Amino acid sequence: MDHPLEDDVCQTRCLHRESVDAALAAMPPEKELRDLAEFYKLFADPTRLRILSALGSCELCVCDLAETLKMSHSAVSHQLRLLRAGKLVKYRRQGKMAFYSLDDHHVETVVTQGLAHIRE
Amino acid sequence: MDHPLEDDVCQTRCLHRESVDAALAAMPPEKELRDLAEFYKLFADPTRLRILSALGSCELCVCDLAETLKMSHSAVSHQLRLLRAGKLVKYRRQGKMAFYSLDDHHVETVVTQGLAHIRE
DNA sequence: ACTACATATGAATAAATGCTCATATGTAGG
DNA sequence: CCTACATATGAGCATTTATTCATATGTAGT
Repeated sequence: MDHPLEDDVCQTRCLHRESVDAALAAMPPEKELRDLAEFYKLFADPTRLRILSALGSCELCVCDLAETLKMSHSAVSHQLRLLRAGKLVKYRRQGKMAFYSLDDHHVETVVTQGLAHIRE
Repeated sequence: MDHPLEDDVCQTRCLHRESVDAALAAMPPEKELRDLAEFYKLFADPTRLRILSALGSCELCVCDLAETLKMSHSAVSHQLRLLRAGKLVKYRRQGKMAFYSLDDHHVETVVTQGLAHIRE
């Protein structure tokens, strides 16, 4: 009856109030973190990384990408949709074809720096 | 009977052989791309980003993190497990407590540069 | 208008993911 | 040794995700 227990997950001395307050103060707004997660989610799949990597060389149509990745046109197209929505790739139509390319040099930087990091 | 059709997904002129070959030549090995996807997957969730962001300020124990994120100890601990496995965080034990911190300055760079990018 | 073909998309399915709840591990103090 | 407590982990469940299959859209050539 003294006080509610629901969120008293750690009511003892293990809690370091100053550190927690510092962490909270430095925390970016929730929306930015959600957006950032969505951004990195696009890099979190081998198929999409292969697409981005391929487009680092030159612009390619869906057909070329399907051949490069040895995947169905449909699978590639679905992934391109996500990459387009996330503004990682852009495309230009030429006749029946759609030529895709990276939207922004940042994109290649993310892939390149990520690779550098995992190679240590 | 001339030749198999199974993977003749695009047998006509839409295929740009030179571009495809260039893309294939520049493509990093499959394993690296899988590892890279795993790496970025760790940054592809708001909870993990909040943890990494919090640890950018100072080292924190599980209790502190749970308080900072307003989440259960269990949820935090599960995510820390993934971050540990991916070598994004390290920890030191002190008595009953485990103090977590970023394993590597690269980690903060990824978060910071990602944020810079989504803010345009 | 009709056909062929490059691309896009909706529905369905299998796999992966993040949380909760219950339980286990490990350390400090009595 | 026993209890308390910080942390870790396994199982279960709801949600998301990546692919396939079927179908739609749009453009070029006849």
